[in-house]
Amino acid sequence: MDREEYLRKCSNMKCQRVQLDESYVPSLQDDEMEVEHLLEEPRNDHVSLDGTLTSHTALNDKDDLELEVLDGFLGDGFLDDVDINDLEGTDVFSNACGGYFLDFDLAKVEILEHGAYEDSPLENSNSESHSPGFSGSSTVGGISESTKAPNSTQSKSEIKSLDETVIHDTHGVFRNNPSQPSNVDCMYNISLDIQHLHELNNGYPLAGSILSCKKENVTVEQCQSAPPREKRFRKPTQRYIEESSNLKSKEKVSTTGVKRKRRTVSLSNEFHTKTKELKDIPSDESSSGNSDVTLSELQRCKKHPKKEKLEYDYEPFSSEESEDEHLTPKRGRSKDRRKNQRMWTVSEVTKLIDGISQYGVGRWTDIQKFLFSSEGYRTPTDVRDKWRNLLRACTAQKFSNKEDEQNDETAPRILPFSVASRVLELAQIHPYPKRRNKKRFTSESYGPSSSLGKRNLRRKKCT
DNA sequence: TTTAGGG
DNA sequence: CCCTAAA
Repeated sequence: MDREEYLRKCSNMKCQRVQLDESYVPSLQDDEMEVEHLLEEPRNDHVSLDGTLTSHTALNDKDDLELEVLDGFLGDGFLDDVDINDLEGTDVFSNACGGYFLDFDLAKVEILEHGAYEDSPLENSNSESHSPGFSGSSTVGGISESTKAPNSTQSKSEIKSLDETVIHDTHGVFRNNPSQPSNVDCMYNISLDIQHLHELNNGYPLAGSILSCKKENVTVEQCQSAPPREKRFRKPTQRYIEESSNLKSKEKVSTTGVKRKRRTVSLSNEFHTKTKELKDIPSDESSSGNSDVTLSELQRCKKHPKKEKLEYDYEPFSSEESEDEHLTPKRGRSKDRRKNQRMWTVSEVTKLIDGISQYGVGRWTDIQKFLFSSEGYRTPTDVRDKWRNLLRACTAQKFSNKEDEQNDETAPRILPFSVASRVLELAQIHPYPKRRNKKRFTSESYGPSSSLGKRNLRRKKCT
């Protein structure tokens, strides 16, 4: 109907928001009031503007606030679900949205274009970012997650099935299916509105973070289960304010695509940390932290697939069957070397000894393949190094044992006697293959048959 | 590509 | 644990 009027409203809203941005002050009250103002002003025409949405909300008209919030959300130019197809191409709309929500708009459009998500596994939080339209789902998750920030006290439990409902209903909206009565639509919009509220408070859009934040649809439920009244008037947390102001000072308001994109990263980071802090909802995002860290981790993971955060932990030989991720960073020394040091557990050492006794010394690849393939880490080189170190330790222990046994602190690790004995025994059977003497160029030592025969001999001996 | 040695 | 040389 009055799209022009609507767009005009949007334009006005944009101006207001820009003003808000410029006059940003740490004071909570002012911002909140202004936000409220922004939210409420365009309400009336909007309910009448969009019939579909009205019908949607009418189903829930018992809850006044939902309407209200929804209206505010709509009035801020945050696109209504139904009109997006029409509006998507118009520059006016984009401008009216101030570019802030462009990311989100595009995400939605993407969903609309890609269409077929009736039974897409959106509820599967692990399947993120695989399908082209999944940004839409992540949008949902991200938005709903944003509601978590101000409503940290809400119950996060229950409703897996409802989760699905949310998703499907959301799809219904995306499919422009007005006949699908959905209370979730309202929830969805409410969460969006909250999101928007934050942006207004912030002076920054979180839309980017919405896109980068993935899944956690469970939080959608939180919007519903929570008392809706509180949402609008809840003040942001202190931490949120601090982060916002920090962001503000870091980067001035800019709606250019590039800057928005860059913001997306940092915002998503902060967003994630914040949400994690407020609620430790299990999030399987391996690392939404520093991209640098992620990059290095990735690079490292080429060699060692499963390197995790380092954390100091107990002695490797203290626990028998805990072959979890023990990584000792060795913080102070050797900055580059031994970045990912993972302590060898007794079970691992035992396995190593078994493998050596089975395959022989020198066949590190086999040992790793047959015994340490499940670990993921422990390359053949690691295995060999460990054996080398074991030999050294055992010999050292053997000698030091003769003197005394008081060296609790001097000796870094005391091998269990069984392990040490086995290592010594194996060391006698399989001497560690020393490289042949450098200067010996005799045909015997140079010929491959020699070394190979030696190794075969060793192997034969053990088998 | 695997192994060995050194750092 | 990492790097490099040798095979």
